[in-house]
Amino acid sequence: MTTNTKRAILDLAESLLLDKGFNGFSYAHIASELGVKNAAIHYHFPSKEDLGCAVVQRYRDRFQLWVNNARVKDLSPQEKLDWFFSIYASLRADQGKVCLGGSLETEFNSIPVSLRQQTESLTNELLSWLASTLEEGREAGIFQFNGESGNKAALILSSLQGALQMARALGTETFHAVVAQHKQDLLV
Amino acid sequence: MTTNTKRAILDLAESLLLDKGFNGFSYAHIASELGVKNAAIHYHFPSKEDLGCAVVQRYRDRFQLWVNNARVKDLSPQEKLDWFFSIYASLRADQGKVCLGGSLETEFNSIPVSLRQQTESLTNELLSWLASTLEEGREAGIFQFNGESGNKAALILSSLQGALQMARALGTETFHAVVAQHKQDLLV
DNA sequence: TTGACAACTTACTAACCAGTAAGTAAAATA
DNA sequence: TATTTTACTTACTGGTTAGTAAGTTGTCAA
Repeated sequence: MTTNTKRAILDLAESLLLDKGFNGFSYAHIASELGVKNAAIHYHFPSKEDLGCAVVQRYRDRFQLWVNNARVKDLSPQEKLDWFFSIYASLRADQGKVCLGGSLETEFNSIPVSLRQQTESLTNELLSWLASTLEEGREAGIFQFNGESGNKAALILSSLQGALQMARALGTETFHAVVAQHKQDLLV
Repeated sequence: MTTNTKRAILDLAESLLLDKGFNGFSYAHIASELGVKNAAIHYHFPSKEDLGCAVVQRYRDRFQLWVNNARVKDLSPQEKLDWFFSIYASLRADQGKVCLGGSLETEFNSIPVSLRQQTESLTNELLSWLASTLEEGREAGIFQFNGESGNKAALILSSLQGALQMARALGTETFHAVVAQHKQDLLV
């Protein structure tokens, strides 16, 4: 039986990571928010590196669970893309959070190596799913674009990542304008 | 007569900002690298907020100087776009740096308010120039895209920003693939 | 030559950081 | 019932952080 505390720590750490970045939150933040002591966090996650890796690992597991579930798997390519966009729109709606990859990659040069590897795996998995979905849509005659689907996927993923960040400075409309433009580019 | 030190501080602070982020470097880093004492930095920039704002202000001035100079102003839309892409390619080539907007926006919720305002102004200026250039190219029949040029500009800018970050995890090829895809999307 | 000012250094502080060692109370297990 | 294990707390450490106050040195203008 796993504790509530461990999950609460992961939840809060994920939220803080997307809000302030890996170097932007501390064990003290988490502890005071949860009403426990500093050392309680260290009991569940000995180092901050462990905590960071656990957050990304859980996120990766969650994503794989989603895309392998019929609720997503059985959608049309267009619906799949809309579902994917909605993940990012939800992040924006949730206190203006950025995406996990964007947060970690921006601090890439000041995070532990194991966390960098987790980030690389996460990004590859997102990119791979998105490329497959784009390819599936193009073959079905729903999407229209030139070049390799992997490159178009990288373009879209990088843009969603950047758009969540830009929206912090320019507002939510900017993010939605980018998403709308992607749809227009793909569907015309 | 301004000192060498002040400029050296700004140069190093800008480099560190694009490498490790605003929360990822300290006055001690700059001081030891320059062979001066901590307090010397505080003499030129009383607070870290002042230093951050000065870095962005100088970057903004530099960009306006460039785009208003004949060397850029007299280029064709396609050459202007290539010039703009080359700024980001240079950042990638320079130790895998990210762009200034991306660095600051990712840490937006843990930087001083005045630095947020600088970030907003910078992003608006980049976006505005890019939108004009895209519009100019479309009217000249060189670029092809649907929708408002402002939205396409936001898509491209956000993507360049995200691609520099992604390239840290996936490598330089990813960045160049994204740039190539943008060109293909615009020029077909 | 004197005085002012620019460009620092020395020496410090209070706050915060991740991380640890030792102890405790309750629950699960044998 | 006795023992072990889980989930913590208390109390601490050494390192780093931005920031400050007071002193020093060299240059330049009157």
